[in-house]
Amino acid sequence: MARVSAIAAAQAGTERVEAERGEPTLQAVKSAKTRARLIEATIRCLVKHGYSKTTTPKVALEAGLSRGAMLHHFDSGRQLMQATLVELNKKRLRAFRRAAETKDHNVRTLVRAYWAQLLRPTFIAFHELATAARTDKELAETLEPVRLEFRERWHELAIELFPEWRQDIRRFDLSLALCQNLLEGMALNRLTNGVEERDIEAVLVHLEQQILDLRPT
Amino acid sequence: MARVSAIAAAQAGTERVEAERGEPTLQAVKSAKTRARLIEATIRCLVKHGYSKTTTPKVALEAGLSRGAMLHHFDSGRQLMQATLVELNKKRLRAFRRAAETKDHNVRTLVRAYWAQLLRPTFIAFHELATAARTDKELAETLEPVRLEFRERWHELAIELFPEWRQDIRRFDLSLALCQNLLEGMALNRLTNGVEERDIEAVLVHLEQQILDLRPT
DNA sequence: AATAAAACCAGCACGATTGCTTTTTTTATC
DNA sequence: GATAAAAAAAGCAATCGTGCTGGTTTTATT
Repeated sequence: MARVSAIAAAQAGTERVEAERGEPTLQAVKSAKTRARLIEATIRCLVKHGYSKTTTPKVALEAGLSRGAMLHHFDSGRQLMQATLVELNKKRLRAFRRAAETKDHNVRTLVRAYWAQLLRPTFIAFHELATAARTDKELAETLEPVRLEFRERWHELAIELFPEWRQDIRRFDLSLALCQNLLEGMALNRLTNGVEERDIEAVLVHLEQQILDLRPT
Repeated sequence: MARVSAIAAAQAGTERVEAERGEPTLQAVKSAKTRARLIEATIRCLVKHGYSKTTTPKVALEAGLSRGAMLHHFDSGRQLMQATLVELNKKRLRAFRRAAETKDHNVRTLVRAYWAQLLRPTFIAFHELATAARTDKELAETLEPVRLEFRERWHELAIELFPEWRQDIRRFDLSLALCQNLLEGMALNRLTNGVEERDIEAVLVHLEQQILDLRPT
């Protein structure tokens, strides 16, 4: 019984077998590695071909696996997509945590760190899935808790780094919304030449100043 | 000879037959209407099903036409997409022109007008195609001039409405970049619950103030 | 009214993708 | 080392989208 339920597969990981036995089996480790390889291959395909042309044969090829083996780990292509979406979220959150561990966190470095994240494949793949989720009910159901967790963790982290902002939560929320929507919008437009390269730096500088101005004294 | 070259079909319209004869033929009018119907159907499909599931049979059904008739007007599904992309651009520009014709143009009304545009199907369909264009060379080639024209016209219009901004083009460009990327980013995130509804109004108000502050005295 | 052209429709064949089943190979535990 | 289970591979049938071809109706012009 290798097949896993939709939800379990989506939330993936190695918990499955660990729950049954005390220590993780060697096979379980291998299985987890293969699943990870498939998810990584999916991400690469999403970036390279886009959602509409990311097919199961292409992913299997990219992962260096047979299609049969692939369907052994994920019952359907859709499950693979859902698991990928969850993994992409983990990646983004990990990146934030890493950025936060840097000694000097000022507004500028964090804005730049976020911007740098938006230029990486992780965000591109995430955007492909988010766009698809708009018209795909099952993907949307997976995306919803993902977005929630992302927002929560991001807020937590930000307020941890800048506790003085606790005084004025409304301005804090505004700052985060400004930062997220402006940078993500610019990142997306950039992907198809929708924004002039020379404008980017000016926008970043302006945003940094905006957030500083919003911060309580 | 009903088939049209890729470029001609993409730039579409009724010019084709008008160029051959003095006045537009009745058939040409009918043909143009049918093409328009197909393009409208494509837009609806893009909104309803997303790019990846927008197929030629679905479009034909939506347009109330046979697939054969459809391929009589557009050689391939891709040509239809390209023509749709061009038409979407026209729609967006028309909407701007309409907004500009309103008597009182202040910063606030224009920001709101743009925001209103981003909630309409036109923008959703445009985004679907823009996302697809990232990994589709032919779509990208169609999108490039479209983006260029949009930016140019938008700049022209804005500077026409607020000539005092001519004094400081750098701030003017910054304002436009801020407005476009922030609003579009928020509109896209909104499509998949990526932004809290209650934050939207605050962001809009803040953006309006930002642009006012950037305006030369 | 006749004829030609354009608009439209129905059906075909090919290729690709999908999910599943069956077989082989690898791995773990007795 | 034997055996059972998991992982991986190979093959199958069904479906779907695409582009095209042949034939029919409508429209325009003489």
